Amino acid sequence: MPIQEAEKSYRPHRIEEKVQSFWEERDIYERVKELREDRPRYSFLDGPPYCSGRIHLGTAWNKIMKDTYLRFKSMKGFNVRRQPGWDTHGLPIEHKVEGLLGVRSKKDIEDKIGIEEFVNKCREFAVENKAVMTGQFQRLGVWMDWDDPYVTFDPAYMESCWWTLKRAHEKDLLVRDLRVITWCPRCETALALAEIDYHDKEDPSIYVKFPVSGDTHILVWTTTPWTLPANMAVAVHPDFEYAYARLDGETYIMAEALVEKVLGEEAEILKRVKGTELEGLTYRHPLDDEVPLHREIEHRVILGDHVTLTEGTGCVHTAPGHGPEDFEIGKKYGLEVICPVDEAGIFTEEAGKYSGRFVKDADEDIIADLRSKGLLLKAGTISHRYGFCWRCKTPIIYLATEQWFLKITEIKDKMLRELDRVQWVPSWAGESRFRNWIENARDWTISRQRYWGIPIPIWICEECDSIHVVGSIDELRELAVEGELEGDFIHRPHVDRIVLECGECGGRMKRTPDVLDVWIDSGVAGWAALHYPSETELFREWFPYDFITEGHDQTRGWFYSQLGCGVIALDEVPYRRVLMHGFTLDEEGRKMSKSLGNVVEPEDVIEKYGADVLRFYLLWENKPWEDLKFVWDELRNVNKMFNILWNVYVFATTYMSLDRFQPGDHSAEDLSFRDEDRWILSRINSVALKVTEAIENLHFHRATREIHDFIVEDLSRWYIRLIRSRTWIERDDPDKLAAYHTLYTVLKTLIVTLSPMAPHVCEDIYQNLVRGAEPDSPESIHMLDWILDEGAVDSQLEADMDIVREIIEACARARDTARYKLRWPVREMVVVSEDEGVLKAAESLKNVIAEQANAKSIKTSTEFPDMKIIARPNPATLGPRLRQDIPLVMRELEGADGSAVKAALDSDGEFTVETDGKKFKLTSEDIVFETELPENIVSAQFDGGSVFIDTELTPEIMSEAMARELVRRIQDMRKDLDLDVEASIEVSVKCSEEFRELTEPQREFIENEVRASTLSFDYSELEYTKEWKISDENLIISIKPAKV
RNA sequence: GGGCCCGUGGCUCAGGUGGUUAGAGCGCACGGCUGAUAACCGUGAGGCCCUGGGUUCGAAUCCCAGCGGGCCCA
Repeated sequence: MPIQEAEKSYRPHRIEEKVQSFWEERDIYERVKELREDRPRYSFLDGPPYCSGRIHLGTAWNKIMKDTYLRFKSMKGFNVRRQPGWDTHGLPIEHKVEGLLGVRSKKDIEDKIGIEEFVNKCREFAVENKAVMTGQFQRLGVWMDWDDPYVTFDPAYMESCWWTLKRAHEKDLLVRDLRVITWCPRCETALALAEIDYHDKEDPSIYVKFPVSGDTHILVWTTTPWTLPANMAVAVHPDFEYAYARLDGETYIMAEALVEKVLGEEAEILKRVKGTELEGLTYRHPLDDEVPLHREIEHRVILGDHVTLTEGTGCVHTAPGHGPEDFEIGKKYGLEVICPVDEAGIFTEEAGKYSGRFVKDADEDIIADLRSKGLLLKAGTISHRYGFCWRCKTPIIYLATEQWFLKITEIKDKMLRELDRVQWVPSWAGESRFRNWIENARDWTISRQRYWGIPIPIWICEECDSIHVVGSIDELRELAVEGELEGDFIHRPHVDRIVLECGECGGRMKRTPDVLDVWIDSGVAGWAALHYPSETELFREWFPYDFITEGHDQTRGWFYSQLGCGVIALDEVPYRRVLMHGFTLDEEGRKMSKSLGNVVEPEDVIEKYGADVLRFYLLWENKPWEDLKFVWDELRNVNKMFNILWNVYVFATTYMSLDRFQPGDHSAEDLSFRDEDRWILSRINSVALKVTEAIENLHFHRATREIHDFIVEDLSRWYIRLIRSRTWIERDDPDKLAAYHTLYTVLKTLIVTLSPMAPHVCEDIYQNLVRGAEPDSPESIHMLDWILDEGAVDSQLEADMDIVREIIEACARARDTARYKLRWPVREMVVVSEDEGVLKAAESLKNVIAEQANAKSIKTSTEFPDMKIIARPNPATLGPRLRQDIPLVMRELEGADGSAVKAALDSDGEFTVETDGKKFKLTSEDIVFETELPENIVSAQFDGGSVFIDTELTPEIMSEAMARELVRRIQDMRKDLDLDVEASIEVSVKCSEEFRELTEPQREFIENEVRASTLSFDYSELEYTKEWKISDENLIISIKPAKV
């Protein structure tokens, strides 16, 4: 089918719907894959979005960047792997499902729902969301293997994860240990550092007296009164000065530096000691009545370098059961670890009086008890940063528990070395930010006391305590002596019932009941998605990955978990290049959140502007690695660009279809190309080159801006304007065909260049324009190879055209100052410049200038030759000499021809004025020359020169001007009638005799311009009549469509 | 307290390796066009390029310090 005239306006929804169903019906995505199956591989790993709801703008941005880059890579001739992933396990889903089922605790889950049912619900929830989100991504036009994603609950995936744990065990990096870890009392599970969010929180701030003897106390500060029942010691810094400070009849031991701040100016310092001197000092636990177990324990002062003077008293309450540092120092001093708190954050029997209370609720009781015992110096509140569970937003607590750890601290150096193999965009993301995170990394708590997750594949012998880590499903089948091995038996609770036989003693081995931290799930994606090591071929082909990209939140998330897991399992980092991108924020730069009511859904944007505009906007707005403020107003600008692109396309197809243009019908040699044709071809290829580089560098904002400027500035505002008149030429004129040919080539290159970012509209244009013109071209634009013709680039021509555009703009300014319409031609325009380059440019593109300036002739010069020169007397020299005769000379000079005066001075060295019988000889010193524009000349400056335009209205000019005015009005009337561009009309005009005499000589021009079959100045009313006023002329025009 | 990022007209942003008079778009003011038209074009006003030092012939750009905002971690 030849090129069809395009729809008049850009309708993104229609286009996108049409294109997406075309892709689906014709299976285009799969066929693009097949097409490039044998090309060099380019491997990409999708960071799996979490299946807990609908996608948000940030997720959309993420996938759009991926899609743009991968479509580009594909068109550059790579066999691209782009399998999407889904993160499906873990607390976030469990938490949501708890809400759906109306349960609030693990007890409820186990007793009321049952683990099996709960796990099934979690799976269902993930599957449902996965389907919804898939649809959302597809609507954005994201091309991935949607029918073949990797899913973390897939047993084939999970067993790769087991294998990773087995590797860790083999390398002795997997340990079970009693440590103080972060804990969520609501979810009743351990949390990893990566699962903690920090927010400001109000907490008690109390100063407690720890009695030493008599009225002497150690003064201790804490914001967690509930940890006091676990206090075992007080830490002081060995090097600090400590004071015995006296206030209100009591003595306090505390850091001297903090005495005034805490006790005030009245405090009197009795004695100073070094921290070391306090070591071993014993005190009575302040709650030993309430928590009786402390009566049996000796509490004393210990030394610790972690003590600071920034806040508190320099005497640090130490509870090895509730603080990681306390735990470490406690180990050193052999302190007993007391942790009288259960999984739900409830005090146990050990906590005596407080037993049964939720720890945070016990704060008040403890404060009250201390106060009544006279052991509270002061109490207030403090607002500080505190950690919260990332899912349920409950403040975390620290508990000493037995957990499974990956010993990251032992592989940290290797991880840092591996980091050097990765290229980061921007470079600081890896070199500074990520490196810093790794340097501070601690051992990774990987066990979770939950249900919906990858079960930890560790079986422990009930008899001899030896452990076995299962690395695959087959291994489990082999070793199992009890339990079901049908269906999805590797999730809880089925897997819990599988019993192995101990290889050491033959005893029964039962699984450790925990599931894995969900961050491990995605951390192993690099090989689990390829089912390695069960299958090896895909792994050999695609591992490691050439590229990943995620938001900066993944520094501590997926970038990290992959690196850690990669080093453990395979001794290498699984990715080679990372783009760390930003977040999407609202207009004020705040995070989008439901509570703020500022969430913009991708659907909202698509509904208003379509997916292409959203895509282009997100890539265009700012640098990918910076946070993006979403501003609705900015979308209008992008939308405008698409409208302009569409209008250009409509323009092209309107004329091409009218003339049944087929680029293949004409060889380039037969056509007469103009400079502007060569120019736009040069431009589009320059643009394509820059876009190629920008995308390769992941500078999407540069790529999109380059294209934006090309479409708006070069193509629409300039090239189309330049060729407009050529498209009106009748028949197969080589000049017109050259314009068509050029426009076709430019549009084809343009849509290829734009297609990775805006695939729908480009595909749509391709289907009509390119497939119409070249029926043998591939079925989809994405089957085309990237287009770039560097040979077409002519930088000199581009630079020259830039100058010409400035000249034309100056011309418009000059005409504007004289209120001289562009429609009216001018006799001459002179381009004046001292810059040879400017003059050369103007000379070589004279035709372009003449047409756009609507000037009969164009001249170039280093100065404006017709400048009127005015000679004025110089009073400084003449005054003293001529005195009262000055006015005479002045009058004479004003009447004289300035250029004659100048000529005389130049040739004779003097100029003689004769008046009233007197003669005055004037030298060049006596005369000051000024220049003035001659009448009818207007001028304007541009960068590098000026233009001078002769606006004299000669009869010829008037004739043409009036003819053009007439034409414009007739065109207007044609439009009122909504006539087809090629329809002929009859025209009759009623006007004055003078107007007729002016315009009738232009009859041919007028008839041609308005497609009039007849033009009569003997007025008779036709079908459509309108009165007009041109300058002072009142006239009536009547038209009707001519008979065909 | 530490690490990192950001700070350019009223708003949103560009400004590889330091180099003329710092650019767009939106908004504002004025004008124009009407054979791409529920569009389009032009002109203008509006900038101590966060502050202060330094390096340099020359700094929005490099260095140091500070201020403000953000992210991450203690």
